[in-house]
Amino acid sequence: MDTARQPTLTEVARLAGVSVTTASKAINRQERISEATRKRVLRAARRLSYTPNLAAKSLASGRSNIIGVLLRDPMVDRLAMPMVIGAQSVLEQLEFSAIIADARGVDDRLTELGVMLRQRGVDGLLIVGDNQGAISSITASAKIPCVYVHGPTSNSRDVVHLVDDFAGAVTLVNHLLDIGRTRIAHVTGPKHSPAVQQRALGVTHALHEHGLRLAGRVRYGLWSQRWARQATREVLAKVPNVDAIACGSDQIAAAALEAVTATGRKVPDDVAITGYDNWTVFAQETDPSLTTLDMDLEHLGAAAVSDLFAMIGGNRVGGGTRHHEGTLVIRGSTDPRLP
Amino acid sequence: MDTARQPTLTEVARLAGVSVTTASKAINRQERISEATRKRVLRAARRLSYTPNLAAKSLASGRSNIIGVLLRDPMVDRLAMPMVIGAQSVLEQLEFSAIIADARGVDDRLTELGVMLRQRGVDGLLIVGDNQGAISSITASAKIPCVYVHGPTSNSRDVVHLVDDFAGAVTLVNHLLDIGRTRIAHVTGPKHSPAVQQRALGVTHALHEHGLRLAGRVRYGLWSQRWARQATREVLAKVPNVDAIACGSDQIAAAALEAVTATGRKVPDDVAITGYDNWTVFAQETDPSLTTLDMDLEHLGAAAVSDLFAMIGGNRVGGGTRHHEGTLVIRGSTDPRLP
DNA sequence: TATGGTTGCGGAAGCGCTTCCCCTTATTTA
DNA sequence: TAAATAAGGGGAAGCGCTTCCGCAACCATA
Repeated sequence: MDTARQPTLTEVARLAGVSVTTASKAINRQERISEATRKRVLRAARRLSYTPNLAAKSLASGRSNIIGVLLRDPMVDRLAMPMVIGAQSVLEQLEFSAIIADARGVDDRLTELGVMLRQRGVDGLLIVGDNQGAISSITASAKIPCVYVHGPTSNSRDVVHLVDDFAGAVTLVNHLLDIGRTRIAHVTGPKHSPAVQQRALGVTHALHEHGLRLAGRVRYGLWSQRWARQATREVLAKVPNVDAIACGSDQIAAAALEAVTATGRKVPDDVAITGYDNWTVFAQETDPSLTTLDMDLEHLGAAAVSDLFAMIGGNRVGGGTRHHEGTLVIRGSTDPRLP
Repeated sequence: MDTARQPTLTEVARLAGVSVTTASKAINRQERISEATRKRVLRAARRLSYTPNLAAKSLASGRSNIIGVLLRDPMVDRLAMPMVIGAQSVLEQLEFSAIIADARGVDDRLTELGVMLRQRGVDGLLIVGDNQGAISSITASAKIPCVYVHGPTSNSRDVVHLVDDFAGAVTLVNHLLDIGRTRIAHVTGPKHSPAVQQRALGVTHALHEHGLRLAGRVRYGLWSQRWARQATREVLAKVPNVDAIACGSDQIAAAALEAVTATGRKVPDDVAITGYDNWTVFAQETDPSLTTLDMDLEHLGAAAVSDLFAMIGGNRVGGGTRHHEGTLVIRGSTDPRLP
């Protein structure tokens, strides 16, 4: 707690018997320094347990090695955390840090925070959406490299990384078809959610590809077990011979599984069930546990940050959207041999 | 993306027709500046949409207005996010930012990150534990003010903010007693978890206070619905006339409620159920929804950061642990009039 | 031996800001 | 009216670092 003053580069230089300039070069770059002096400087630095003053460094060099991470609404979107963690893992390797700020769902705050972070001298911005709809693009106002994740933006030239919900749904349905199911229903979240829409499109598309149709209509509703139980009961009533339910999320799938089991049907033998998200507290806790799609959010965050670095480094990064396919995770709700 | 150079204080000063010194004073402090000049400077600043270069400011003043937030293991602990958000709300008011880093559960990383953040010039450190046990104290190695949250530390002189699990459990049990329950069982998480231990102690303590004993032994287990269903069945078999189950978490309570209902018993009429956490996806989704204890994590994070600021400001803050009581949230699982 | 290129190093400027301290002018007090 | 005080403003130093550029010593080439 006693803020013992840190040793400065000047002191290191003095101890090593060189100029500050030389010390700086020795520590940072390889440029025109003999191995001998570099060793000497580094040894001195170690002896003083020198650590550079990053604020000064940033001021002098014009680069801070800090990026800003803007969360649109971390309370709403539990998915933000995994992406941030994925981003951090890349940051760490490159000796970058992240200042994190959240906008609590307010778009204007996002812009403000972007400006605030630029004042802080961040080298770039990673904007994490909440998958509830478009993010208003702050690229223009921020005036530093921006990469968006988990939400489309209002500017088509932005660099955006998204999960490919359409492809994910196709993958799941194909898996259901592979195990011989043909009467497939779809119970999912609120219709206004882009993710929900894409998944629904994926489901119907995959079925059409195989000359099939959805069993009943798409059941849009809420991200809620309570609602899902109800919806599933309706599906079972309307289409008693349904042999699979593709659910819009693990939360819904967990409730669906409960509702299906409650009617005496066996999962997966009578009715196979798939979720979406690989959200452990649901996917691993049902009995049997859920076949689902893992969105590889950490990977998504990492990929986005990599793009951001390229931009910070001055490389031209093509604008536009990159879609990331997730990974199918097969468990007992579709494969009787698994738990 | 075109990094348009930011206007500097010098330019503002020139436009306002004053010296840089005066401009600085006008913008930052009230010290010995006439209202007229201050207005003039501020107007100039606004016209140029001046924003201070915080790196330079920090270098010159020795304070960065940034704190470091160290997460011990954000993947394990979903509770970290609310605390961080609570902290952010205070930070924002004080015009501070937070650099966030996570240690992925490794104590040594925590120390390293502490050092790294000091290099970055952070003014203080908020260390967020994962409630899985003690955090190794980094106060000594960090050499800047440190406040810990959600986990005790190895150094009793550290400033630590904790949820009072004991008091929370007492509150819940008292509520059960209030509604006339006397045969109360306790199904909870892993015994090695400090939170679990404290809650169990609270439960038995509250019962003793009223001359009662727990119905059966404490059922320690896992944070898992699957396990909780099983445990609840056992409880019902061993103590068929049990009239309340205090659960160690909402996750467990959700499964307990399911298991109780499956036996034909009514909740809350036959068996009242309480959870812990007020974790929406469980507490609000059972039928009826769960009476539970909200730990006010945002408030906890905010309180911790307030202490940190006091320390940064040079105020003496007494070391030791502060316990935060949560808030009882009554819902249908104990009160038949509620959903 | 003269010429040019290379290598290793340091002096000095400057990044944008705060702060110490001194100077001027206006205001009060004796 | 002179002297003491307060108030407003600016000059200059300095925070710790990077980087531009100049200088000396060394090497290779013809």
